[in-house]
Amino acid sequence: MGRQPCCDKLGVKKGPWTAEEDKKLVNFILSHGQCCWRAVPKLAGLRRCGKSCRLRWTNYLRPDLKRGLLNEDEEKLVIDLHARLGNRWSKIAARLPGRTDNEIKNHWNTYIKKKLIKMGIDPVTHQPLSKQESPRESRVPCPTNYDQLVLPGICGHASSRTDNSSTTTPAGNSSVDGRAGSSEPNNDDDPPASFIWSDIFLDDSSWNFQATGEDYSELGVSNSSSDDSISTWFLDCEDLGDEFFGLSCFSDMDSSILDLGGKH
DNA sequence: AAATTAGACAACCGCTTCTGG
DNA sequence: ACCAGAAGCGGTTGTCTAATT
Repeated sequence: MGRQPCCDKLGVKKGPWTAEEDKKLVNFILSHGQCCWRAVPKLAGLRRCGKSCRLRWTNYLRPDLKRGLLNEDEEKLVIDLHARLGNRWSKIAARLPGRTDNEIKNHWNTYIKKKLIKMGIDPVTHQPLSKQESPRESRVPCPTNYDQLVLPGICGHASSRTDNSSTTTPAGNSSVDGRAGSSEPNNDDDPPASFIWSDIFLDDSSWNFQATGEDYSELGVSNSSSDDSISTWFLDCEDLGDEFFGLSCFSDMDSSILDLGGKH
């Protein structure tokens, strides 16, 4: 087909984003909303491809992102949803407010997957590994009692680096690992994000909304991530639109602040 | 103390899906 | 109905940091 690349490769910067770039992107979206990602880099004065900008925004700069490791409920929910949906990370992420598909995917690949294998559960089929030998049973999802997964030490995130971080990690840990133990959006643990949001958003009166203030209480769910009802509730809401928990939060905001404008 | 290894996560790539003409 | 462009998605890779040797 000879489809055009998403951006001309010449002069397009790759690799980690700098605080300056973040700032530019955030400033741009702040004043123009999300529209036409392809045009964003040019208009925002960034030497990045539009895709990269979108990814950076959705995975890192979005104000409604929860930072920190997945808590027990979220993890159980991810496993359960994975059993139902497979590797459809965006669908799974849509059920976890403040979480991104990338984040969930990474967490799955680096942590949950290993944990399931260790427990003798096939992370793909969610069946006991020993059963795999027998002729293919229909892939009935999620027969396993995943309550086992939240045994002490498991959801303490038992990776070699983080399992004890909730108790032993010194304050001022790195932005990444310092997230341990917090399910609250907390950019304090995240120097770049903290810088950006404090510098731009918090001082900018036009950005006048509660970044994480989506209130689902009227829908019967608490914002508290430790609320036991949360996973049940989400599972009951499987048929909600995919945008329900995603960026749609912006569309509910004052359109004068964030004029999403739909698709160009 | 330096080198090596492993884990975690950010970011990229390429394919698929969606949307408007 | 078809096509092209744009966005979205999932797999993979790269980079950074902490732990270990």
